Amino acid sequence: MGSRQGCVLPRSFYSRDTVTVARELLGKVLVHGQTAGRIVETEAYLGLDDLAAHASKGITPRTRVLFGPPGHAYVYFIYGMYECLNLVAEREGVPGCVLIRALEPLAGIDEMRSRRPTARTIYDLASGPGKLTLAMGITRKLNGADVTRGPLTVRDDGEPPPEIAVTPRIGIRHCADWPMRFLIKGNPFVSRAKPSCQF
DNA sequence: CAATAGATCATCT
DNA sequence: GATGATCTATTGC
Repeated sequence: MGSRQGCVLPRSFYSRDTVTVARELLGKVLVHGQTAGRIVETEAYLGLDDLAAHASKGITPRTRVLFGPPGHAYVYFIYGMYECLNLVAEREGVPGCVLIRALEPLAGIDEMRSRRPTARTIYDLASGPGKLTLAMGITRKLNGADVTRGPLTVRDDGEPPPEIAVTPRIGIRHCADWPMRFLIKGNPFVSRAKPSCQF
């Protein structure tokens, strides 16, 4: 409380259904070290019925954290090159997570730029799930970390709830038509999913 | 502007 | 042994 970046979200925020958490994370601030960014795009991943979700495979060494208590980070390695950040939702024992897909850089922007030398503008710094983990220095070492305390947190800085646009999720094969991608309407920092189908 | 190839490895079959 | 919740550079129109 009273911190420059606002109040850290409590565990009760995450202990709700995944879609609600995904929608309400829009506008909140992700903080890691000196870097911070406003969450402008998320996707919801559910449980056994959602074949696009890693949790649909059941409990494995990799998906264990998805079935654990809410308010923890799920960071996984993909395509031999990138890491993606998710926040675990739902009560303990029920799988569900929210993929953080894009951020509006707020603090530590020079540091982000040095970690993402190929980004040409500030709009490219964290406009994708692989880009934002690189920009903020988030790695698999944070898998399972408690985001209600510790080096990686999510905060509410008092920004009013944004208008939300909904689209299908990006880059998946299964359940590719489920409307579970959420973005802040008109925000220029979201990822470029389909060149022509952008707000 | 659109389509595609290449990078590169943890995870699961 | 194949696949994948990606990104970049390059090619082709």
